[in-house]
Amino acid sequence: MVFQEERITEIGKKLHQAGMKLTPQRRATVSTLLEYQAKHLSAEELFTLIKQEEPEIGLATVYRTLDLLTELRIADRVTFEDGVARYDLRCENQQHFHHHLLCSVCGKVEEIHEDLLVEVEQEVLHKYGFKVQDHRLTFHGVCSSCSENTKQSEHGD
Amino acid sequence: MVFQEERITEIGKKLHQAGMKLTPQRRATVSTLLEYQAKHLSAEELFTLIKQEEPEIGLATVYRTLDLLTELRIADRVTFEDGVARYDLRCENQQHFHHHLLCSVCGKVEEIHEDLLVEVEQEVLHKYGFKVQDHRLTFHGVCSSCSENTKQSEHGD
DNA sequence: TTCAAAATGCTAACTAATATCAGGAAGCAT
DNA sequence: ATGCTTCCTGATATTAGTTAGCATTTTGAA
Repeated sequence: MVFQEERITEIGKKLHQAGMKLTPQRRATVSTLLEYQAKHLSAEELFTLIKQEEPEIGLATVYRTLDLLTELRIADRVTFEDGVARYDLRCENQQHFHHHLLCSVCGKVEEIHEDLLVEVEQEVLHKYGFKVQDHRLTFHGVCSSCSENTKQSEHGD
Repeated sequence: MVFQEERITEIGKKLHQAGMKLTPQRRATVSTLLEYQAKHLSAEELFTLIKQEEPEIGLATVYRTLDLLTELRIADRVTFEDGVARYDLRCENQQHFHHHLLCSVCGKVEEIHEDLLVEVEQEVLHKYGFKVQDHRLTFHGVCSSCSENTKQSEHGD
């Protein structure tokens, strides 16, 4: 929890650098993002959670804050196939957005924090002249535990 | 155009295998997808275009057909940051969805049809036990022509 | 031709996200 | 303190993309 406070103060500084304030509403939003880090929560889901800490907050403010954090690259917005925007705090000193593994059997979303695309992005620059600043990479497939289960039930047959 | 007919007939077979019919509406949808291949059109954009061929078609039918084609893996749905679903016909015999380059300066969307992720997917299988079936990869950055322009205006200063 | 299943068109409903706008708080010079 | 400006907020209306419901039509097999 101490780390949280440090992290929030640090984010507050970034806001001030951009000429903005760390209001109680924004503090509560960041704090909730920290608490549910890497859970890929939607704005509405976050809204419900943030209300527990800051009951007076309005939905629009949550949207505005998330936009703000995304612009300042403090948070990342990602949209999966359902078309709903989800938000994660960007890990400290992380250059790129992390990757996701989406299991088509159980629906679970895993994360990969190592950057698998360093070489691929070199290739993209050389072949297509495209300067990559960021990426979105999601794999669709079957997670380890679901493949285990499939194997077992095959043995059962 | 002959190729188109062949392709449509082939898709018709796939539908029949799944116990479904190639109705005039579905034919027109597929035909329009073929015509505007890899243009990442939204359902509403497609609806407008399809109407030229099949004026009586309803928007809901277009949505239903696109869902159907996506389920049968004849088409691919992709959602960029605006949250709007866009559709491309999957190229024949193409195992994986193609990649996208999204220019943050001019907003252009380029495509990469070669599969850059073969090795990465091997890695994902070995390290995380995740069996990749498909992927979504979008790079955000600056396209070649926009970097050219930037260079030139820097010289101009 | 008859009949059931599948597919369609229309429209209402739903949902995520944005815009609007009147008020409120913070910062700063006076 | 006082006024002034700028930024921020909450409530609400609005928009846009998508889905659901339902009566009607089409299709293909018996």
